[in-house]
Amino acid sequence: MGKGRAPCCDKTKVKRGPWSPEEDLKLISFIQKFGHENWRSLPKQSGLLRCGKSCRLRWINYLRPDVKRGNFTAEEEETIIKLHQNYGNKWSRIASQLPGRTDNEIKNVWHTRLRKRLVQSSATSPCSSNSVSCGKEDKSQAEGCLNTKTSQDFTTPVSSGGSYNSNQEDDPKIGLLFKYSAFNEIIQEVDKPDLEIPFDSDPDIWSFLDSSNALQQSGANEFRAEEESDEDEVKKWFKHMESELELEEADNEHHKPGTQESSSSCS
DNA sequence: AAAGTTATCAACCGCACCTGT
DNA sequence: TACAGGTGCGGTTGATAACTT
Repeated sequence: MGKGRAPCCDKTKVKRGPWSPEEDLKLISFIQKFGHENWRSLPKQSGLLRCGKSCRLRWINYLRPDVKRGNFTAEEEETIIKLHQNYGNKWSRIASQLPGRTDNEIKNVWHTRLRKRLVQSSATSPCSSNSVSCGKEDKSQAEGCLNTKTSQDFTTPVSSGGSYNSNQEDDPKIGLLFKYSAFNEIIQEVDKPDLEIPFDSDPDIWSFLDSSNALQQSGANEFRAEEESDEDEVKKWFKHMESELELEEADNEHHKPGTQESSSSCS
């Protein structure tokens, strides 16, 4: 090897930016089948043109079945504030005390809401000694705390879908795929006693269930009934979805780990 | 209705730590 | 013991939704 540390992947050859539903499905399916013992080799094996770190992040922060989505409760926010006083910016430490919440999510909530709230509440005692920083980022804070949009602070309508913010809604097929994949996730995990099933976290799923009996019959129920079955069923499911979505990817082989000679350079 | 501003969140980056050789 | 690779963590950024003027 040359001097210094090799980069984790060739950034010119991996896809970046928001994940597509197809990529999510690939990742979910792969992990359900084979787990994620090696993130670095996972993209190549699963046929994803992504960096292993990106796959890990996507799984941990979004696709993992026990991720609780939706607004933070007042109790959770209070917990975060208290834990932050104890641990500081140890987000993973804080996240470990909040089941279903990720460090990234907690970090975001802290920066976007809780810190401002604390600044506001301590406005009478400027730059008091609590954990709220009065540091460099106070440029926006100074304005923000004077002009906080309280109407948004605790009632922000989260688009519970995730990162397909725009096209998920625009493209019914994509939205459907995503919702079904989320549903499928839950179904797949129902028998795992340790996992908290986020039934209350994504209302879209329930409206989806209500409104898409046809899909349930052709896909979900069938899949559910045979959830214990093996990868043949998963392949069947992929084929079904691909034809349903007219995706018909040329990379059917991608679903077979080890057979993919992907150009992914995350290795 | 349009333009500008702010808030939110997913994702990326780089560093540190851990582990195996 | 030193080194290299894999993983996790925290900071930061960019896109876009939501809101205001």
